[in-house]
Amino acid sequence: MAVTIQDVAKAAGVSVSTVSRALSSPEMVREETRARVRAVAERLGYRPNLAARGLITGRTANLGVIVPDLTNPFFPSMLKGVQARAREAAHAVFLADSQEDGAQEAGLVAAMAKQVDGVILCASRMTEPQLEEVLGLVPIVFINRAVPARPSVIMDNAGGTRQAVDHLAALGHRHAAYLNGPRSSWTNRERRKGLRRAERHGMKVTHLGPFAPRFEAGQQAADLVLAAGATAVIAYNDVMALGVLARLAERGVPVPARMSVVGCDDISFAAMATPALTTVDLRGEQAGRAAVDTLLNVLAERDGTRRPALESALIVRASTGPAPT
Amino acid sequence: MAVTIQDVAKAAGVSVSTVSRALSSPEMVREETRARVRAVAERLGYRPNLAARGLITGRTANLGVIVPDLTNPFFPSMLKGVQARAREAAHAVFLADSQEDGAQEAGLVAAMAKQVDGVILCASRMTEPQLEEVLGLVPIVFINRAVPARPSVIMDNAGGTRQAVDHLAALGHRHAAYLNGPRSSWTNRERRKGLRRAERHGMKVTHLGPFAPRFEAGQQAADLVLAAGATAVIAYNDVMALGVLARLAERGVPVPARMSVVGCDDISFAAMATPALTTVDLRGEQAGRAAVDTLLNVLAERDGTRRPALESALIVRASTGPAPT
DNA sequence: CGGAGTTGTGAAAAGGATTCCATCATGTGC
DNA sequence: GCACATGATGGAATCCTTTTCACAACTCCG
Repeated sequence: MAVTIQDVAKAAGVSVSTVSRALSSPEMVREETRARVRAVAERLGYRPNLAARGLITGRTANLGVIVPDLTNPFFPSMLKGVQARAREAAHAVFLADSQEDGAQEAGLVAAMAKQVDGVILCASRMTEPQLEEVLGLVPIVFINRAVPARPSVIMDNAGGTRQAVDHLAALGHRHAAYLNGPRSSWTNRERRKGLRRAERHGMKVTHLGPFAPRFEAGQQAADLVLAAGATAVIAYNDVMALGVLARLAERGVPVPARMSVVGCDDISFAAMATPALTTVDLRGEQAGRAAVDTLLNVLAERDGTRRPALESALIVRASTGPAPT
Repeated sequence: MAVTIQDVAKAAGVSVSTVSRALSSPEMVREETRARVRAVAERLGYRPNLAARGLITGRTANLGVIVPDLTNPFFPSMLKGVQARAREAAHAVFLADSQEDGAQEAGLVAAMAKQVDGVILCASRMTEPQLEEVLGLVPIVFINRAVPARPSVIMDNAGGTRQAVDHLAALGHRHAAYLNGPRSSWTNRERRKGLRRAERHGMKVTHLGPFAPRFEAGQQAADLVLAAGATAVIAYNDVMALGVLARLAERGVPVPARMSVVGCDDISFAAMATPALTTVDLRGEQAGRAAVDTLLNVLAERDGTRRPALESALIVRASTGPAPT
């Protein structure tokens, strides 16, 4: 049915070895033969069977990506980066959504292991023992989770919240609330580190939560923030921040006149909210690209498997303003 | 390095054929042998090499999905459905983002062809000739594009806009604007069909566009809608509708008091907007699941490859209200 | 008790590509 | 003109699994 290397060999009047070489190591075969073989291959529409190639080379030219939740736009944007970079490197992408479940993540890594050269594991919810289990199966690059002695791409989460704190302090805020994300989240712990900066400004920080990283949690939190008497709020992520914004609008609290709101991730909808949301841009798409590069470096046993955290940047929009007097 | 079927056979003191049977056709091997083999396989952590299996069975247990743009939340939600259903059926998912480019789509199908049993092609931008090119390569199920005599999962786009028109008419609107999506879009043509319903209500419909299906286009369109004197607007999709909402807020036009806004897709952010967006729910996730079912039916040469359009439903929220008097 | 039918297992082929090794023809240097 | 290096090509082994075919042992029946 499908055209194989044998068909091409027969049609071109050469051996299969020559066809293989003509296509993948052109310098080993005479100019004229190469041209003939390639022409025949083209005419027949020959495409090498990657599974067969993978069997012998041990390389599949596939890469796996596991994300916790496709519904949060941060991950699709990261995925887009992975996708684009993978294609440039002639690799295909396997995708799995772990539904924020560490056990599933582990299972997915195992399931992918044989079909991919490596896996990009995003914001892993895995526990240490689960992690141990999969580490030997296949090369893994972590995104947004630092695992000792393992390649990873991390964003400067702490730096991001630090910038947010500086920004709010400069606007005169003396009391901010932080809406914690899930307790198991590595990024949440990192983001909290950045909040220590508040001491330097003599700013009070009230911790609320932990919350699920969802819109509804943001709505719920908004009332708590008001009750706490804070004039600004930093949310674990943009989706929650949008929930805060929505609830404040519902209660008639003007933003930013009475309350400033900061999110995290810079998902596209942050810019589309009314008022547009001030947020920390973690460079998700860039992180996706970097993860692919790192993985390819790991596979080629090149250097470049440990790189500094990606810089994050505060994007100031309309949802933050001077503290109310 | 990795443990193969040979290792298991040796360790269990049987032939490789027996191991293969013990694992995949258990009824063919004696109870006792089966148990021993399985125990050994388990102990050694044996996992069959899917590439090798695929080589001989011709089945890879992989499925490809091609979406036009991961940045639009409609597609991730569909993808999530595909993902979930595929996992239930023990299939893995290859993903590619075509960046709304027909030529890329065709290339991606070809690239995937050998590694997957079938491809789910979403809202294809391919031209007819491009389509011809890939149709023979691999079984394809289309989502949201009807191709004659080809399996597809389609949503009732026309029915959705029809419901939107009925809804607006019931609210007393006499003049609505429709914001067209890309000219090449099959779904845009379908959605327009639903607008004919307006005649029955004696409602005037002003066509604007075509626009790119983006937030910015919605902002741009909002001013045109106001200038046209319409009291309601139906946008090609939610992302555009959110743009309209944002621009109207900016210009101080109250929604829905002076203008009603309807979107399409029911992306999660539609519910999170202020005011919450009335929109047509196309059941993206369900469509994703249905596409997997259809594809599996095609592969098994079962029936069920042609199914009626998924019902769409208008979700009424706060962005639509009685026409201004 | 012998032949037919079952049942459980092993040997070997097949699937499509890569790559090592061998072969052959040519070209170079002495 | 011969030995040897070089370059182009073919043959065969290999990757790992499934599956066909063959075989042996056993049961059952006439």
